[in-house]
Formats: sequence, C-alpha cells, structure tokens
Amino acid sequence: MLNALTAEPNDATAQEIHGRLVARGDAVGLATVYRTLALLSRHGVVDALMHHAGEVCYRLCSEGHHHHLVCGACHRVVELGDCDLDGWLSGLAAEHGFTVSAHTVEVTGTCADCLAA
Amino acid sequence: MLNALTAEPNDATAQEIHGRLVARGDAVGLATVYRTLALLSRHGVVDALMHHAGEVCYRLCSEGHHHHLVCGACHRVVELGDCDLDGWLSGLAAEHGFTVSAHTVEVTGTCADCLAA
DNA sequence: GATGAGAATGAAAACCATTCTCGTATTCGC
DNA sequence: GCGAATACGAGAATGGTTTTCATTCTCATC
Ligand SMILES: [Mn+2]
Ligand SMILES: [Mn+2]
Ligand SMILES: [Zn+2]
Ligand SMILES: [Zn+2]
Repeated sequence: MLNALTAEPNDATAQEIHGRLVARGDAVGLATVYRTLALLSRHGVVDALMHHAGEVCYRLCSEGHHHHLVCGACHRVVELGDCDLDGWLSGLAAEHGFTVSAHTVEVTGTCADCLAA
Repeated sequence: MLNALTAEPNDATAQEIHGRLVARGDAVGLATVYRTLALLSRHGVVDALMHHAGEVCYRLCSEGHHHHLVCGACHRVVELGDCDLDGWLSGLAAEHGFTVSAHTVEVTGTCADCLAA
C-alpha cells in the first residue's frame, strides 16, 4: 500500500508522502505515515536521508550498502554502488583509536537536465 | 566572544552553547546564539553536523576540506584529513551525467575510551 | 556633549516537523 | 459471533528553530 506510493523516483518527506496519498483519495492519517516510515526504516526497507536540517527524507532503496548522489537543483537521487571505503576509513579511524561501525557519504551535484536548463 | 566558547572539544547544539554562555554569566539570548551560529556556518567558520534527526550540532573546525569521525557513545569528534575521494566520486557521478559540487562523509564508531568502558 | 539612523539584541510568540494520546474501527483467535 | 488485541486517525502536545518587535548599542555627525 505505502510501498506502491513510496515508489517515488526521488526522496520525499513524510508530509509529502502523506499529501500524495490524500490527494490520491486514500484517507490515511499523518501519524500512520510516520509510523509506517519509521517501521520500514528500522527494517532497512527505506533509507532515511537527513540532508536538510529539520526534516527527514525517505527513499525506497536497494538492499546492499550504498550511497546517494543528489541533484541540488531538482532533488533527483541516484544510488551509487561499489563503495570500497571501509578499509580506508577503518585504517584512518584506527589511527585515532576508533572502531568504525558505520559511515555515510552524500554527494551533491547537478544532474544533466539541470545543467542544460 | 562566541568563538571563545565554541572552543568546545566536540560538537554542540545551539542550545548547549547557549546554556554554557548563560552559566558562565554572559547574558546572551538564544536568538542571538542561533543567529550567530547561522552566520558563522554560512561563512564556513563552523561546521554544521546533522547526524541527529531534529537538531543541528556545530563545531569549530579547521579550514580545509575534511570529514568527521564521531563516537556514537560519547559524542567525541575527530577531524579526518587527507580526503582523496574527489576523483573517484566525480568519475562515478559522471556515469550518471552529474557534475559534483560537494560531498560529505560521516564516520560513526566507538572511541578508545568508550570501548574500554 | 547631544542626536538620530541603522544595526544588534533578547524576550516572547510563531512555526513546523515529529511524536503522543486516546477514542474508535478493524482484525484475529476461537 | 464475541472479546482481546491491534491498527488507525484526529487532534493535542512537544521541542528545536525562526520571526517579531520593542529596546539598546554604535558611531558618525552636528
Ligand atoms: Mn530531500
Ligand atoms: Mn569539521
Ligand atoms: Zn537535477
Ligand atoms: Zn566515545
């Protein structure tokens, strides 16, 4: 149900998703959207991106470890695979006595369409 | 003035910084702390970290491009230098027609002290 | 030294994303 | 069917951040 709508091409906030659902006629409550997104996020079905201060964006993503390429102009999101940073980061962290548990990378740029425009 | 206090070892929220200032006797308003941090952040003097949803942490950092290693237990922050991701990311992004303008990396782990505890 | 324009300040109110509460509707086990 | 457990939605509450606005500072000029 939500999945069908989370099939947005790019990321979307809980409120945006709720808005689309309501506009489509589904009488779903905002609380349920938040609850469901939290659940899906906890289970790794959707990724939570925190690139804007003050709000969280969600996106239906592939399963493995990956990062995101975001167009700063139109908000388009592309998944990047093949992240081989773990070794490098672990070594770097070890120099400071840290053990690495996770890392995030976010790449901001401009997509072809927005460059042309 | 604020600089002297932003000399916190780790990152701190606007409200934490305000609390320290008031505790120290400076009669500064919360709004001014927010205004000043936004200004400093806009000018690149402090880094804004958004690793917690819902609040922004600030940190006085060195000038060049760098990333952060954060201890998830005690909030200690270490700066990482020597980032050579630009080439790799630009190539990867070009495959999707993107031009890269910036990237962020955040590494979460556990520091030596917290591992021992 | 007085004065006034404009910037800076702080207290309180407004804002807004998110979470909580709680009464109702639905589902499940039987 | 029937009661218990769960899911739901509407609205209130929360809490970080921003805005407002009356007051205070700054400082160049008279
Ligand atoms: Mn977004
Ligand atoms: Mn920094
Ligand atoms: Zn774009
Ligand atoms: Zn630690």
